[in-house]
Amino acid sequence: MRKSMSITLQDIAEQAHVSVTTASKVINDKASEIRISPDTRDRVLTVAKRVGYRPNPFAQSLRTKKSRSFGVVVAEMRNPYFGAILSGIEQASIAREYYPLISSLENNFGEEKACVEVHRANRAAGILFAGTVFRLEEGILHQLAEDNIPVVFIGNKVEALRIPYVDVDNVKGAFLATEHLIKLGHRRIGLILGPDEIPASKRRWRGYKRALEKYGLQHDERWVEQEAELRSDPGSGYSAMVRLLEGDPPLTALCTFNDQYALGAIRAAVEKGLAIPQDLAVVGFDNIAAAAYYSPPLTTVEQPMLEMGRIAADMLIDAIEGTLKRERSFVTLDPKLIIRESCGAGPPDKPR
Amino acid sequence: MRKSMSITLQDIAEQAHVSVTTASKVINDKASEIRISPDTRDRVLTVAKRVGYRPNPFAQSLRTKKSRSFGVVVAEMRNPYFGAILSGIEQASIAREYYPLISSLENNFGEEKACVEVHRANRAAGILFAGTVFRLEEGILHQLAEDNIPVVFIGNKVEALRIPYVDVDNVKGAFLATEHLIKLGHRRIGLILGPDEIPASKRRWRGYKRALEKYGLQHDERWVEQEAELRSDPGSGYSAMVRLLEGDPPLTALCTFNDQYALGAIRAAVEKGLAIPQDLAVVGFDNIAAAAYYSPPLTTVEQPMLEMGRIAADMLIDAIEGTLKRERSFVTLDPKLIIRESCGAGPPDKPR
DNA sequence: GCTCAAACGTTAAACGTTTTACCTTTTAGC
DNA sequence: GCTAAAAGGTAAAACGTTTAACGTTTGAGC
Repeated sequence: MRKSMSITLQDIAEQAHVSVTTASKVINDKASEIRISPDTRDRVLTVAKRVGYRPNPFAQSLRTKKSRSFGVVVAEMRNPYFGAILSGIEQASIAREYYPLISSLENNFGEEKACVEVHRANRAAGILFAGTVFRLEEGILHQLAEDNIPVVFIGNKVEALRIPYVDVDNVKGAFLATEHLIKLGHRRIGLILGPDEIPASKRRWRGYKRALEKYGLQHDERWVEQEAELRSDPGSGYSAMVRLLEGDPPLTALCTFNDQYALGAIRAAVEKGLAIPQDLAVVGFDNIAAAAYYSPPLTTVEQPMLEMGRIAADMLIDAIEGTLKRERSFVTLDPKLIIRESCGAGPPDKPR
Repeated sequence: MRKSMSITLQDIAEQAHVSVTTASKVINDKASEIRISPDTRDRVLTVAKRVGYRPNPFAQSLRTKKSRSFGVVVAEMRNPYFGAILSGIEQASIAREYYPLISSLENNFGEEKACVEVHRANRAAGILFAGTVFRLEEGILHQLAEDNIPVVFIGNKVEALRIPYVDVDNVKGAFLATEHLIKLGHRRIGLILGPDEIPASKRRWRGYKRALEKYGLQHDERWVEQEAELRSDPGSGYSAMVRLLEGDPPLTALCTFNDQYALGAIRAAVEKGLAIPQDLAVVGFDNIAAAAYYSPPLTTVEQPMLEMGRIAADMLIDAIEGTLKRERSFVTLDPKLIIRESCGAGPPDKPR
């Protein structure tokens, strides 16, 4: 009777009158490798259950040189967009009995490098980068590749690198938003983008331009604002909108990089006395949970955040286990336009 | 020259021409225990740096029977309130070289028990419960105590248990909000609370009542709505408000359990044709980043989420290391009323 | 009755640390 | 010059698994 010490295979072996090896085989259900009589099997399992055996993951990992945890580097935890992605990641991890180690850039001096180092120190079996701005020196990615630590990007497609990713079709998303506004009769449509370093910024811009071109509308550079700050809080949308509001003639509609920006932009417009959507139609991006309850409820382009997280985690785990197929490595999901009231169209669409 | 295998103390020892023991002592800087010549020291450190030595945490933990990671059980990741807390937790962990393993109840079937089990399986050295609804059977807490796994609660003070916590003074927070509305002349002030299981609900209710009593106002049970759902998204506030709006005579002011509820409540009121704050003054709780950009900007009671996370993590780590003093184990922080426009008072207070 | 496979196990080494206990060499004290 | 202790180090065991390589029964086939 050990005093409050944790229970080991040894203990089980003794109590079940078998060797440690046998206990191990039973617990891990290695029936294929070696034959174990149903009798012994039962005995071991009963004991294990009775004493509440929990395998020591440190010993397991030490011995097998495999770790069941992977790192997640996320841009900002406080952002519900990433919160949903993290949630998806967690779902998949639980299902496959892996463990995500989450670190966010907010607290790591904006240093992807430091985050990666922490994950490596902890022997993460792989790393997921969620919406991370890509200031990773290539060297780091090479190192990871060399040491056989797979990587998957979420919402941050960088095709040149041939690294697996899960992303939404940003061009299409921005196209849908812009087209919707055009069809509502708008001709002067503004655009607030995220910082240049985010690959999605460029893609959204392309989608926006493509829509304008398709409908033969001219495009004016002064209608496009870009935020330099990486943090995507409403404040960014607010200040960008303040600048856009100086333009003349005024815009009648606006696409924003995400719902948080939209919230800030709406605020700036309202403070200038504009009514939404009468004086300014606004479309967001992401469709975070709160968007349906903004005043007015926000028309926005939905990203399947939860699913993105789930798929990415599954891909990473496949990669860790060496079963990720090339053709399943590059996933682009479809965005969907959610019409509410901030664009002045569609059904009144009350929340819920 | 091993092929892409990880570098061990053994390697370092060989290259520095010392024993593994010595290498270990140098790396861990155990100067106190045993004397090591500056010369040897240097040699070992140089080699370690050159080859990029990373101690194997599995071997370390296996040997020392200590783990440098702790579990965090959080109610919902998608909620910016918890996002901020998590961020604070991470800050403190990084500083003290610990590692938080985050699991959220959204994905664990609402089972605190399952979450705890996962953390235990992973040999977490302690567990932090963030805003978790307390459906933990007491047995689990006892088990944890027995096995010497410290626990700290965040935003979930349960005094009966004598378990360390960090919380905000909920009574005072609700009091401040209510008093503010009273001073603005309101007499019929509604209250939307969270579910009963959240201890803060009762406390906020007490603060609210205390303010009414202090100013000699009567109190009506029909002005208080409570959400049953544990998820605190705007939808909860919305449906509670729909019920409150049926009351007659109508309320002129409203306190909500959190900013998300406030957002939903405002939406419900606006849909009924009410203007905020002219027809209904609203005060939220938490002061999440978006609150300043709601329309109208939300008057709210600020919780220092980041700090709460930081303090709690520091406490837990102290407890893990056995240095947590009793008198530092029960922390109640002061809430602060942030006056914006949703209550119809105070300076115009533009965001930023 | 002997041989040969199954069938069912076991022994022991290894994973990379930390730590206890021990071993030399040098230095100081007299 | 001898002794004792300090200085600087090392060998080996242990942590709890997994796994490669071996035993030992048992029963069937002849």
